[in-house]
Amino acid sequence: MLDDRKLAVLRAIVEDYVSTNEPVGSKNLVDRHNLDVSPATIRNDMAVLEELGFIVQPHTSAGRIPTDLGYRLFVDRLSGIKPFTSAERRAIETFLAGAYDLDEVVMRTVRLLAQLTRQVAVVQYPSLSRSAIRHLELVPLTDTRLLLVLITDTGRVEQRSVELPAPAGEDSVTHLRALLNAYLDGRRLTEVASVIDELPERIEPVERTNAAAVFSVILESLVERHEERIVVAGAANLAAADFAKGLHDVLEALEEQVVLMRLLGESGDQASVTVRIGAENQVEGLQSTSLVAAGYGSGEQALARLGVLGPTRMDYPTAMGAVRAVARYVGQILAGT
Amino acid sequence: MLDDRKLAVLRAIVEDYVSTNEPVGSKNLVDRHNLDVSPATIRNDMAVLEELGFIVQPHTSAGRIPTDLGYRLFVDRLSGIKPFTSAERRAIETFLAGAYDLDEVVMRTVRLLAQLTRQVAVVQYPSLSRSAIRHLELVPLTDTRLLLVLITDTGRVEQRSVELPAPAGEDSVTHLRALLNAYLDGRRLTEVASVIDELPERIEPVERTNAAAVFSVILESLVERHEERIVVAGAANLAAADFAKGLHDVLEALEEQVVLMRLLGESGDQASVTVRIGAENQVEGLQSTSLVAAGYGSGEQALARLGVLGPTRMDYPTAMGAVRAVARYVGQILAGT
DNA sequence: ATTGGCACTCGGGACACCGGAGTGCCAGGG
DNA sequence: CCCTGGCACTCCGGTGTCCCGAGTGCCAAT
Repeated sequence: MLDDRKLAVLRAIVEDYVSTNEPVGSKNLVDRHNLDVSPATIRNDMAVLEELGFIVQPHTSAGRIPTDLGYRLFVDRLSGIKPFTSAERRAIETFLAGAYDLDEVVMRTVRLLAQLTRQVAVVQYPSLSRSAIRHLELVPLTDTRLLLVLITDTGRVEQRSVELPAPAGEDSVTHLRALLNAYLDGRRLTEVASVIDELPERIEPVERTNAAAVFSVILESLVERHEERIVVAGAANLAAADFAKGLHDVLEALEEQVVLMRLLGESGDQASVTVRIGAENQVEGLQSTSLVAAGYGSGEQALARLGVLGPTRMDYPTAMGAVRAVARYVGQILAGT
Repeated sequence: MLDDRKLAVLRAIVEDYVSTNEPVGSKNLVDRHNLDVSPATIRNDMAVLEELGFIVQPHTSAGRIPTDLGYRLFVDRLSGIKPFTSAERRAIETFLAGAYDLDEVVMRTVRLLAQLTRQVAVVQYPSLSRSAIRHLELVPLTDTRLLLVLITDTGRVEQRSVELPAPAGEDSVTHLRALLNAYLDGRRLTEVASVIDELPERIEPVERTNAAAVFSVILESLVERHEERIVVAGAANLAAADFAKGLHDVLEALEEQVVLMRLLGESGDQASVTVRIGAENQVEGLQSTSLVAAGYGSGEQALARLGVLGPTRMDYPTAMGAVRAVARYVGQILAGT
């Protein structure tokens, strides 16, 4: 039913349509690619492909364009991931190497990705919950107010202010700080909750109410959406492509952290490159866009995800190559930090 | 030359054009506003206004639309700032009140402003250089690496990592930390440089190379563009308006921190609301947009600026009202932190 | 100074026309 | 059995024409 030639035809249609943005017809197809058959034959194949839902014609007597399903087949079976040349790799490496602080790494990454693919790039901050505490710091602001700074081994810094129920002296803060660091340094964030549960016993009763306030803020910061920050770049690239639902919706979706989280969440959990095409994205407003994403992390396990978002009519092999390459290097940089 | 009626005509043209987005003609003008003269009279007035460069007709025998100069006159002399109702004020207040941490305040502010005006909102982080150091913290990461955390009295936290030329022990770090806080806490950031200059004398020679590394990072973080971060929201609102140069350029400009800085910088330094219209913005790509901006701050002096950006065809009175109101409340919130 | 009248201009929508690209189908040939 | 050339058909999109309406500038009259 789907012999080799039909697959070749589908591949050719996708490639041509991506590069020209115009429905592709049988004549052009045989010219541009060296298929050794006549247009009529191709037409028969195309009829079958249409029957199966891989391509459609926008109107009678026009060329064909791929459907979401067509792109899906293309990505799954017809195209590889375009590898990067060593020159390109070096460029990535040097571009990212300049940055040490985490914010800087993320910022550069997202810009790089946007520039490489000429699409919108999205990068999720390394997830708190999979990393460990490197250090906790308490800084008195007033006598009933502390600034809590939480530093993770991925270089992330969270800051929260804590209202104390009672005034606390310098030494009581010092004591609490020492205690926290003694028990929490090096702990995975997932373990923190249970450790904190046992701490009150170690504290003199008179200090407990204040300590409790600090504890609850720590716990809050673990579950909060702060851990799920996502950065976006390259929105200008959307202006080129024209969208069915108007790009208003797309731009709107891009500003909603929650929506982006869901989008990246939907795209699987593997470290390898995954692709979600068109309506496969349940996220409203992004149903005529595709997402190419991958996990990245300092070790073997993924800390977070990054990817590019563009019209379904998108150069998947190149995008996948870029995403994979960037994810790898970011992982390396992070591991070295 | 510019009698009252001509000014009234200009005002009417601006108002109508802003609300309809279509060139406005003499007939419609007398209908909608109750000018007690005939269309012919208005036509004469319009001819004069065109002569003076306040309005133009897109093509012969079409209505008139305001020029940048026309909007300028409108803003300067013909329109007030639309005050907010007390209900609206309360809404702003409660929306902003929920946030304590600085990031949160800025984030909410920019979203609020975008929503109120249905334009793009830009908010600059409170400038470091005008605030003072509340606390410095040094956290050992490895024995040749420190994390420097700098906390200002505006609630801002800067983090940088420091590479040490030589391994440093726990106590040497503690000592340095104490020294830094003793001499720097409470200092305006502008004073820091000179204070640091004198510090090496207080340090034992063997520690000086390490201390110097820390010092240079502190100084760096003062001059760096970090202090100039700008947040943007509401880009989706641009999709509605159509731009001469295509919105690609506008979106691109919005992603360039540097460009935005220049834009806000151009817009004067006063705390009060200022407006830059169309080509008055030298920034490339934003010459068909207008900026309504104001300074905000915790005390009497402005710490930074915020504003909204939209097409020159924009509801200035409302935008100015929103910017002024939001700037005020942000100032209050910040003062209370 | 204002007004009504009048001739003029021009953009843009409605309509028809046509060419070109593309299709489906069919009958004949390897 | 699959491929191919041929043919009739469809329909999009660009082009040209026409016309209407909104708007203008000017002028003479009040």
